[in-house]
Amino acid sequence: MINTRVAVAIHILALIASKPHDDLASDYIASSVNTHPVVIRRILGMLRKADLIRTSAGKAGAALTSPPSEISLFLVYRAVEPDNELFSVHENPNPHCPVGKRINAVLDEAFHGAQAALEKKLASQSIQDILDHLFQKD
Amino acid sequence: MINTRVAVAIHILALIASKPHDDLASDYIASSVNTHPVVIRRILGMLRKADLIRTSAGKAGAALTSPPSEISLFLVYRAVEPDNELFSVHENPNPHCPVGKRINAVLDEAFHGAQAALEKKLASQSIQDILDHLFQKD
DNA sequence: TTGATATGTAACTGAATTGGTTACAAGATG
DNA sequence: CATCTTGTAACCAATTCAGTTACATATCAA
Repeated sequence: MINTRVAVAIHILALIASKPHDDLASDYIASSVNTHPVVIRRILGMLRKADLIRTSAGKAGAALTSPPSEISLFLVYRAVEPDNELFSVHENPNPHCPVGKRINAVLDEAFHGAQAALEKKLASQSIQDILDHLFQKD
Repeated sequence: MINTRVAVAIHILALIASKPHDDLASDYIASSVNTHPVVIRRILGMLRKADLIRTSAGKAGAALTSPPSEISLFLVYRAVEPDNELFSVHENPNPHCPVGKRINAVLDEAFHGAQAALEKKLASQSIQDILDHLFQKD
């Protein structure tokens, strides 16, 4: 299972985007997410490193660096999950076995296609889409 | 990162499929995968529970229950990774916050699409495709 | 029938990851 | 200056993972 950081990061960005005039403190965000403020600040740090938000030390509040429609869920995913490979592959299969010799190259190709499909779908959804669903009339 | 069981399971099935006349002992498979025989037997057990192979206690050898072209990588994935949800979502977001109140439903929908794309791509590839790539002339 | 060899599975281990927490330095602001 | 904030290191318990040991049980050939 992919960790909850992606979900929490999207939650945070949705909060920032939906309250542009507020200075959201990590305490407030934490109470919306239902976790510890340090967990929030940790993820805010990753989002900042990925240049998705700006914050200033000592001062409450965070601001998106781009409009919500230009922040895809894939960017968020990459920000908090920098690991490039989704699937692990076992190391050093036996090079003297006809299967072992080539399995990793074949697996890499097979897994890459699946991972690309996932990432494409994430890239096609933005924080704006999240906002639209959050606040749509129903 | 998704664990190596998927990769190892595909390796195992490719071995079984490519040597239909051999009685593959877990020791032999382990030496091709480069791991401990018990790790192999554990995964063989999951593949058996998922009805992808048949084995018999005390007797070396495993046989596919279907032709390699009918065993998709998605079935293998599900066999060794029974957890249904790929993305974790944080628990109990604040129901008094307009974002927290609905975020999980929105996240579920967003993540479900991405997961479905991944699974569809896995479902489109079979053990036969793996064999074809393993043994293609190049 | 007995001995060698195999599987099936429980149990334990160390490493890594995760999320929560405490602690604290340092910036912001009235 | 007093009080709030962020940023970050450090520690913790829980979980997952892969490797390993141990052993009951099944198979099979001599």
